[in-house]
Amino acid sequence: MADRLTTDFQFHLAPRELASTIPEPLGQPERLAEARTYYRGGVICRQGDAARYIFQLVAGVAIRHVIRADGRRQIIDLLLPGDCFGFTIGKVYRSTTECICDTTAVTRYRRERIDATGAHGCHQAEIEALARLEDHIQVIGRTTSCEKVGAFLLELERRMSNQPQDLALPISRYDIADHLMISVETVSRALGNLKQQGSIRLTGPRAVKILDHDALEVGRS
Amino acid sequence: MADRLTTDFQFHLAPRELASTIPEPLGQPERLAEARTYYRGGVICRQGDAARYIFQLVAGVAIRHVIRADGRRQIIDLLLPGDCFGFTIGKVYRSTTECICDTTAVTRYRRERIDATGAHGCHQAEIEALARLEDHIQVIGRTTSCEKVGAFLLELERRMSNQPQDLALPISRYDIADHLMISVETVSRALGNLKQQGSIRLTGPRAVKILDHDALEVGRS
DNA sequence: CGCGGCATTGACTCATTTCAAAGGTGGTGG
DNA sequence: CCACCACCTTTGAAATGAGTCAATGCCGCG
Repeated sequence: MADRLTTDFQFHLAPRELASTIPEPLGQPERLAEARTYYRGGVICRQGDAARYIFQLVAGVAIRHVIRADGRRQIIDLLLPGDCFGFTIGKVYRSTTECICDTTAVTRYRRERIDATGAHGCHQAEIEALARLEDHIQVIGRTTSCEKVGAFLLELERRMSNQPQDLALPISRYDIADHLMISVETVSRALGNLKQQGSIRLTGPRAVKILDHDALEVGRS
Repeated sequence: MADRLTTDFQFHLAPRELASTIPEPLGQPERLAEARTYYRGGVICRQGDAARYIFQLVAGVAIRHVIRADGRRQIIDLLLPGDCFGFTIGKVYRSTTECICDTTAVTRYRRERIDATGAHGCHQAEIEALARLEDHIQVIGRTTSCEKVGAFLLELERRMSNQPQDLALPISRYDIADHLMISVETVSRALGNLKQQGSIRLTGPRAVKILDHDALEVGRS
C-alpha cells in the first residue's frame, strides 16, 4: 500500500538512525516506551478519547486537528519527527492526531507513569510544543495570504533542516489551507504569486525551492 | 497613580486570598519565589533578554507580545492571575510581557534552580500554557470577525469565572484587535453587531453581558 | 479647558472567499 | 495495459467581508 505522498518525501529514516537525532524525552525509554506505526489516514489519538499516552513522532508526518461546529477542520499543530504531543489538562484528548503519510511511527508513553515519576523529561518536550504553537500563531498572524504562506515555508524549512535539497511539502494544499486558516484557492494563488515574484520556485507540486528568504520573511508582495 | 482601567476591574485580590485559589506551581515557594509588582505599561520581561525567570501572574493583567518587522504588534498570550509564562527554548525570551493595569503582580522563580530541581512543578503550568495557546488558535481560526470576537468573549468568561457579574473586558479594543489579529474598527463593529443581534449587551465600554452563549459559540451572525 | 487615549461610525478599496470548472497525477481494477 | 476514478492542484469570475482612511464623540486627567 504505497502512498504517492511518500515517494518524493524523505522521512523514511529507520528508527535506529532517528535514535541519534531525536532525544528520548520521557525518562527511561526501555521501560516506558511503546512503539507503534500507522498508515496514511491512521488516527494516533482521537478527540474525546481518554488521554492515556504522551506521544513522540519518530517518523512520518501527522497533523493535530479539531472539527468545528460548522464542519470546518482546523489544524492546530503540524507534527514532524521529534515532536511530542498528547499533553492535555483533563482526562481526554482535546484534538485528533491523524497521520499524513504511510510509515508514520510514534513512541508512546503511559501518562500515569509519567505523572508518577514527576514528569521529568517532559519539560523540554513541553516547551518545544509551546514554541511550536507560538511560532504558528505568529505565522497565521501575518496580514496577507502571501505573507502567511511565505512564513509557513520558512518555518517548514527551519523545522525540516535535515533536508538539504528542495523543500518537500509534507502536506497537501488543503492541509496548508486548514493550517493557515485560509482557503485552498488562496494557498494555490499565494504560491503562484511568490513564484511569479521570484521568491520561490515550484520544482513540483510538492517541491519548493526558496530563492529569496528575506522576501518571504518581510512578506513584501 | 490610580488607573481608570482598574476601577471597574476586580483583580485586586490580596496575595493571601490568591494563595488559596492559585496553586504554587514550582516547588518550594518560600525558597524560590520572589514577588514583584508593576504599574500599567511596566515590562515584566522583554524579548531578547536573558531568560532568567519563570513567572506566575498573581494579580492584574498582562499581555505577551511581539513586534513584527512591519511595526505591527501581535499579542501571543493574554495572561490572567494564575497563568505562568516565561518558558523558552533558548537562553532569551522570545516575546515581551507587558502589564495592562496597575497593581499587576507576579511571582518569579529562578530558571536555573527550576532546571536543577528537575522542573517538577512546571508540568501543570506548561500544559496549561499549551491549552491556552491552543484555545487561542481556535479562537482566531474562526472565519468571521463576529465569530472571533464572540469566541474571545466566551473564552474570557471561562477564564474569568471568578467574576459572577458582567464580564469586565480586561484589555482595550486595540489589544483585542492585536490579539484576534483584526483591526480595531472591526472589533468595534463586531461588538456592535453582536449587540444588535441580541447576543450580548454592552453595559459599558469595558463591560459586556453575554445573553446568548450558543449564538457566540456557533457564531451565526 | 485642552490634551491624549480610547471608542465608534462612515465611505471606499481591495484582498479573500465562494462558486465553478478544468487539468494533472497516481492507483485500482477490468 | 489501459481506462477509469479519486484526489490534488490550478485558474477564472463574481460577491462580500475586512482593512484603510477619515472624522467624531467620549472620558479622565493634567
